[in-house]
Amino acid sequence: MNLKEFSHRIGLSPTTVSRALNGYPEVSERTRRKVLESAERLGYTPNSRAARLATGRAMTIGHILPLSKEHEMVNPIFSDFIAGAGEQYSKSGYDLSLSVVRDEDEAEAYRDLATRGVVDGVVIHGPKIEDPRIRLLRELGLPFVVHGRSSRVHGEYNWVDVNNRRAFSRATEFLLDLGHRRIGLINGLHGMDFATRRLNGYCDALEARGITQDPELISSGEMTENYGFDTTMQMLDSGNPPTAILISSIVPAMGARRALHDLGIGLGDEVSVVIHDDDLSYFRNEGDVPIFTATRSSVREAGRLCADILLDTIRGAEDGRRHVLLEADLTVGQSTGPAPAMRHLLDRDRTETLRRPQTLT
Amino acid sequence: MNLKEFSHRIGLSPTTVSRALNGYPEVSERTRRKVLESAERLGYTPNSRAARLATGRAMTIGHILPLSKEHEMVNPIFSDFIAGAGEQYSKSGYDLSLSVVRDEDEAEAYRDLATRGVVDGVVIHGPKIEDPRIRLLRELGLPFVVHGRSSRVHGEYNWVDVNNRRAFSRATEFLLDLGHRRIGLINGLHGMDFATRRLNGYCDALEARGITQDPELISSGEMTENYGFDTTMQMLDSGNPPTAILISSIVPAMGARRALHDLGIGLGDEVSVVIHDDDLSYFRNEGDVPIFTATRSSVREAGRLCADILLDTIRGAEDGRRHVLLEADLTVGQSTGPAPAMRHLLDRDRTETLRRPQTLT
DNA sequence: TGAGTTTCTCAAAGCGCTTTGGGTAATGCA
DNA sequence: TGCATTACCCAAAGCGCTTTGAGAAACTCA
Repeated sequence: MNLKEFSHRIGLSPTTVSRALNGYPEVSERTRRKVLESAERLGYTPNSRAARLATGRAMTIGHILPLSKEHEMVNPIFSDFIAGAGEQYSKSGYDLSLSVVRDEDEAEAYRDLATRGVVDGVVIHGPKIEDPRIRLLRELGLPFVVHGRSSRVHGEYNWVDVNNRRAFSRATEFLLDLGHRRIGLINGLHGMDFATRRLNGYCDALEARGITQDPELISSGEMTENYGFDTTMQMLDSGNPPTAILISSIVPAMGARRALHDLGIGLGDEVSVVIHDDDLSYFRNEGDVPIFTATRSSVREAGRLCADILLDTIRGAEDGRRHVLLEADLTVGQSTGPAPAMRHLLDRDRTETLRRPQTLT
Repeated sequence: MNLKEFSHRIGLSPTTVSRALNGYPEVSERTRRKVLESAERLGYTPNSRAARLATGRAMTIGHILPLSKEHEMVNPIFSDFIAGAGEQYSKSGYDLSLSVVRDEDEAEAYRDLATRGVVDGVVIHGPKIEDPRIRLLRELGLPFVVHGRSSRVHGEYNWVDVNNRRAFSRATEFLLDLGHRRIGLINGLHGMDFATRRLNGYCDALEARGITQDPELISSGEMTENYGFDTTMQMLDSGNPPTAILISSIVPAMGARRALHDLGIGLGDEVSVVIHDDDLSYFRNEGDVPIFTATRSSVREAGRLCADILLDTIRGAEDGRRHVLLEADLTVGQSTGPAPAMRHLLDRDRTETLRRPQTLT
């Protein structure tokens, strides 16, 4: 049923019905109620395709998910973010459009969304340093919000980010305070803005204590379980292994745990681990004392905040330059402990030592 | 720039331009080429909002993601599925609309998508036994495809499913052949169709060998890491623990591994584990010999297949009753081995035994 | 050369809604 | 009661595209 038929049936003009449905003040409360009721009863819902054309608004937010041939992966973080954002969109009557595109087509995809007029705004995921998408969207005049930030981009833009630098310098300091001197960093992909900030935080903390960083203890990569495993193995198999490791996500942390287990190294006593915990719904770092000592920041909450900011911007209430910096407090869990003092004495026959079965509770 | 202006600029009528762009035969190849070229050069792209109204097609596929208050979770499987499906949509010029709604609003959400005319079809995720959504969508006349199947729903419908029953009976048989007699099942949520089929497969295999199932060894739940951990702990802490466990996804399997580790029980020697592996991009069960013995079926591939079927249905090429049953072959990995023969002798002081540190390589 | 064909192009009518700019009925006030 | 407001309601004009039905142009062939 369309507006014409519906309005005819209830004995009103299309204009009045439309106004009633869209909350305009020119229609009496009594009429509005009657219209809403009839719509419910007769099952009339305005056709969005027509409304979108007429209003010039798409009532849709776009998200672009680029997949490269090399690492065809959907970040688990992405899903939780979407859940948070999607929740807000629904509340405001917006739809969410998700475009899965090849890496190299990403810019074109944004351009396409803009010119085809299918979205009113977009969310930029996984910003890199000096991310070109920000410039592009400014040119296109399409409202946007960045989940994260992009260093070396000048000018203001909407963003929601975790204080990655602070989180990682705090985590590093925490390990230093426990006596650790060789601290590894298993970070996100090189070039990602968040990874760089985390690296900086880590380096800052080391420097402040006069410790020179060892490139062998720093690694970047796609944050899979296997990446965590491989990197941990590698670090611990070296001549001078770390006594503590910082890990950028709970996913590679599970791989790290597997590696420690395979090597028979005790997590939390022989090797300490601190993770950044995005509070992913399927990987809760739970317990009275959480499993991992972690800096935590809910990515779902970030999704909600991004959505709110973007919707505000689109509605024109704000001038489009809003940001939120979330602090990720450190919570101590079971995965950290004082640096093993005797460690240094055993340097010679380390390999054998490490491979021995775990002997402590 | 709109069609009117664009066509005027290149000295053609809107009709001709539209036909050229949409591949109608009434326009010469020379003209078509010229139009495409000019569009590229002048940056003209038809406004989809208008096209959608004019054609009556939304050129969009809907996915609904229900979140309940209790378990506000986005399945990691969902993300990989979406990646696979989204890929196909892009290729065919379709958009993907994702609605995040509260559990209890799900039916309303489908109705809404249909009456608002914003999608041409939808994908049903996570079907339950006798899932009401199938009936609803038939009533609405909205094309759909089910990722999975729904038992006790009569009549045909499009679906893509894994042969869950066969996979789990095979996995169970494999463990039985290794001499295991007490086999646990850590399954998905009760009521989910796939979980029921897996349970049936498991029970079939046990029955065929004359083994009665023990309710204490069967568990259902949301497939989180913690669920895997808790359940494994519980099963192994009982008076009569299993020597092998079947786990419905790699995610709880990581929790199970953690539990085994915490208990000092060797995975693959003392307790065997077989998982169902959805081939999630961030949790690859990799290696020459995979970590887990597993029945594998790529959920991303399922996404692609669902998309293809749905798009075909929408285009009317098919009669809307297509299905694909994917076989999940068993690949032997490192997590399984013969049932420990001495196990039975130790029943008395099991707890102490189990809690002892791992002593074998 | 002219009729018959084929090839291309166009004007105009929707698609179903929103929204402008009147118009009419109801109300308030003197 | 009569006039000025106010409260409602309506007809009609888009939004930017697709698509029908028909006309003009180009070609073919006797």
